[in-house]
Amino acid sequence: MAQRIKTISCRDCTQRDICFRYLSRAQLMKADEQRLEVIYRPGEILCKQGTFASHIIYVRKGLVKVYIEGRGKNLILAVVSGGNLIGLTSLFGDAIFHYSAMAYDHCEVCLIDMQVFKKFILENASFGSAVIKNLNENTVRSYERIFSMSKKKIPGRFADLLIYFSENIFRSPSFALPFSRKELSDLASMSVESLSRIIRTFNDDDIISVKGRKVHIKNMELLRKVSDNG
Amino acid sequence: MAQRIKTISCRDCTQRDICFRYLSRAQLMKADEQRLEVIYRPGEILCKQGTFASHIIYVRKGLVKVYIEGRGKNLILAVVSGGNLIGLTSLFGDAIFHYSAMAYDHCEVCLIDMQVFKKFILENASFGSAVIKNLNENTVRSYERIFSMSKKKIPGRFADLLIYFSENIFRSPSFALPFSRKELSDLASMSVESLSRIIRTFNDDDIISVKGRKVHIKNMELLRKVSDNG
DNA sequence: CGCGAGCTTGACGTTGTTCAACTAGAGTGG
DNA sequence: CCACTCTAGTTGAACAACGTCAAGCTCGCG
Repeated sequence: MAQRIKTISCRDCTQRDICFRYLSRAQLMKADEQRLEVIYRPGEILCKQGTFASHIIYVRKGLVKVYIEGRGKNLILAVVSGGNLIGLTSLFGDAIFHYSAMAYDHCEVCLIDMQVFKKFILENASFGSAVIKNLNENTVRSYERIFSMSKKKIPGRFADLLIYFSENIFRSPSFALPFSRKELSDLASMSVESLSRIIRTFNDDDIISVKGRKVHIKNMELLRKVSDNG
Repeated sequence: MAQRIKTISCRDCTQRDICFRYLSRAQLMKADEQRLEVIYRPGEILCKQGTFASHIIYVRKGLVKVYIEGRGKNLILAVVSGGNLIGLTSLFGDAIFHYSAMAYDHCEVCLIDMQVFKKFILENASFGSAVIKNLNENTVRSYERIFSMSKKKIPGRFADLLIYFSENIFRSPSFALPFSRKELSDLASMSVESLSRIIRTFNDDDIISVKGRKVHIKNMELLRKVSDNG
């Protein structure tokens, strides 16, 4: 699982986009020095809810499911793609992971020690504000999620999910989902059967075309209208 | 609405508990100097979604509804009580309020200029980390909310709401809600009629006793069980 | 005393879940 | 190469949960 080989240095990392670009040269070197580069295969656990959060996980490549495990029922909080951080919510409170994370596909991540990460924030206010910005973006997304979940019916929720995939994860009207119908139905908070039915309906209405796990959005305007109407 | 009278100075404020205690003496003086002390009456708007977020709102006293306005349907994000901040999500992204806030009852708040607040974060890393901690607590609460909304049925959702009030807002098994059935039903994401019915059921099962807006939790154990079972 | 807003109650319709049967495709062993 | 099995996915029907509609109730206030 873990490989103690470093393919590239932080200095040359093209993914250094969120907050890391605010690090000083010295800090970046420090990050590079202590970080662990790890590759996960599909289905492997990146972090487990309830364990000690000793590090921040930087997802460089791949797709990760972040989810809460609650008595029998799991809630998928987010699908995280390359260029994002996992574990920020454990930063200054109890240093416990509040969720689990699992690789959907081949994932390349960097593990950064929590204490070092904290130190960066305390030393470097620009870095800190970038972290806050990142947290806030996630919060706003959570709010949209709560809205979608609590106010919208199945068509609206599924439309929201498709739009989210298309705009935030795959950045294309066509994409191949790396997960099963069960996962998809969990994400949209519905039963697998209801998912099947809504896919068929959207298909019949020429909003999307679905073949297995491949999705193509044919009519984004209409999809947005469905999302708006709930 | 706004009164340019300062009743006390920040230095003597007993509510100075979240992040403000990390401010240096000079910073606290600066905060005191530029802040506005405002009193809101029930129903008055503290901030309006979509407007420029020129300040952070510190709720010193009272109860505030934070909500998102979306095409016809409003979503209540949180009920905020004394000692909390509103507007943090607008800190380092677009400086626009992502939600509206309304006073439920008599509220005393302080308005702190956004630029000054940002400056505190950049100057004072302890203050910044306290802000991050506060953000994270809100995020974790949002996650619990998403779970409740998307995985639980009406009894579970109502139980969650009662537990939240009892533990986080009123800190007592007995409390007088400052809002109508309509507001309550919005909070628990159900119709007013369903709310009426679930109140009656809980009453009949001796879990709670409700008279008008006064609530008394008679059997917390059972309430928790209902929450757990969804 | 009567009006009206907020709340409750019952009847009914809609939405979505559950259950069960069926289908398609992938892997296995003869 | 074909039968067999297994799993993921689809489909239909019954059922439960919940919202909507309409009527009735309660209580504060003019």
